[in-house]
Amino acid sequence: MRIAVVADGEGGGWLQELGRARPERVGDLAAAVGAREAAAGLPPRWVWAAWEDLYPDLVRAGVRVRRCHDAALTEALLLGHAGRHGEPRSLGAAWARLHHLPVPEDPVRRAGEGAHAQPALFEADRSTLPPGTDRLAALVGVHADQNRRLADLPDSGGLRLLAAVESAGGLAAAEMSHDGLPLRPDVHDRLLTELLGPRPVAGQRPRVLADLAARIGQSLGQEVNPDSPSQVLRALAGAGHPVPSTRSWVLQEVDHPAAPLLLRYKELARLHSANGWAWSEQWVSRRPGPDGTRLGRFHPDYVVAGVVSGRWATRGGGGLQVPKALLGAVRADPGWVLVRADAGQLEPRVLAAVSGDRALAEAAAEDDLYARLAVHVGGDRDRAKIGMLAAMYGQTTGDAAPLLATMRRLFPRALEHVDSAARTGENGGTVRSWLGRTSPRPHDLPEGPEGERARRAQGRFTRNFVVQATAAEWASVLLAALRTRLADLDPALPEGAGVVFFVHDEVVLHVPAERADAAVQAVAEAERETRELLFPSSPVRFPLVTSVSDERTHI
DNA sequence: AGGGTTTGCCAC
DNA sequence: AAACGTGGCAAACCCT
Repeated sequence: MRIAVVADGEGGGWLQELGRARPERVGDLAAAVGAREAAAGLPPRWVWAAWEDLYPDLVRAGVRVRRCHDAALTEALLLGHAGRHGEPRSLGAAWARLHHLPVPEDPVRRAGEGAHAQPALFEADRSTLPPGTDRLAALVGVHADQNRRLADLPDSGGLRLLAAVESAGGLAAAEMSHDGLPLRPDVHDRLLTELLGPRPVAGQRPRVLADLAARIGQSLGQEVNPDSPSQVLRALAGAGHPVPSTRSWVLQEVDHPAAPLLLRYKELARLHSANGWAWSEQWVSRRPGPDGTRLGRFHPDYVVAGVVSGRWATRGGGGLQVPKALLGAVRADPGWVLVRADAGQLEPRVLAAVSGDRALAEAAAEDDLYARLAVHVGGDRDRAKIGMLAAMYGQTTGDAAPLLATMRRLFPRALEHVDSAARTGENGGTVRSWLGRTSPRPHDLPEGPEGERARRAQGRFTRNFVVQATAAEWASVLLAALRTRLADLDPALPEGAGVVFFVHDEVVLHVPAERADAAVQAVAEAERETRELLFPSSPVRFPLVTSVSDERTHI
């Protein structure tokens, strides 16, 4: 059963079971959705314009759903597949195209609005439909059209699966943003204080950074703002050490006492500005824990498929990177555990699976693919890894050149797969992931050396796209499968338990300690389901490294 | 003062 | 060792 749903902006809305004639007006949308979700039998697939408009409010109201069709995410996939990447995807835009009317731009979404904004009662019509349009009818019409377009594709199964798991990704994104990654504000503050000194008044340099800046100035014989690359370049040149830039690997080679100070300064300044006290105040919510402790949650604002390859992005908060220096603050609540599952070497495994290269697949049946590769390449694991990455990224210079020749000989089908994608890109064509996500069309390129450079760059992009985009959909399928498994656990997990963080090839779950085994098992089963769904006949394995940590240990 | 661009770092 | 894919972001820089 599919039920289309739109909100009225006042806490109520309209529902329409597809295939039935009459829409239904409800005064309390969350209650109505919750009731139908809880009814016996297979839960409905909710059809809505865009998860950001409805689902965060449902989650805030304590309602979670199992399945949905996200019209905006699906529209973007279909547009991309048709070579129309980047055209507006909102319900209003899809409806306008369907009726040959002027197509409105997509609404701009503010950072944080999907995360921990205040309850908004399904605020504002973000659909971009013309005023007065019957939004429910428009949604039903666009949904039907999308299903037709999906069915009309030569291989519709792939993109249909992708649309379904990406829609589920929207559900997971709202739930993860709401629940948040457990992060202890007190531990975070202690780590910062140990590294930077006590928290300074706003706008001031922390003590350790101020000391470093002073020592840098002394050793260079002039006052220097270490945050200013041009000042640092000038001062180093004045001290007899001209360098082309202040990048860290350049500074590492400089034989002057200021160099290590500058490197240390840059490292700590980065921590302070990107994940310091201000970041914590903006992105980490706080609530009282047991025994007077403070518990916190990091609430990234996910953008599902926000990257051309289908990877997720975030708006604000640097959500796709918890720096290693701060991992110590990521702690389970007392009595709970964090389960972290990391898909190691995902991209070379994906390449092995999609290319059907037997030798690479054989290596990818091992836990450590690179170690196995090393045996072929001549014993050096690091060199094997460099060669593999060079093949997937299109590196041609430096160490990579001779390795690539070896790779081409040992793994001909894998290399032909990425080489062919690169040729397509260089010739201005588009490529597709395993499930059908399509790379954007390149801009028209000028003749001459500049165009040649751009063509090669486009080739590296499409070369990488076929791997990265397929890896991203592997992760999407895993996330959707895991979400379903966790919802099926019996007894059910308590509110707020489940997947709390997701980044490219890694998920973090937060569950009561007594459910740790069940969570680990759910991850393993989700991996198996993902593999069987995507690559049923491939020997390639996708081992997940799983670790469990309690409130005393970090992930 | 404010907006757009550059630099350099972080993550996968 | 450093130019090889996808991003976010802060501060400096450069312009109006």
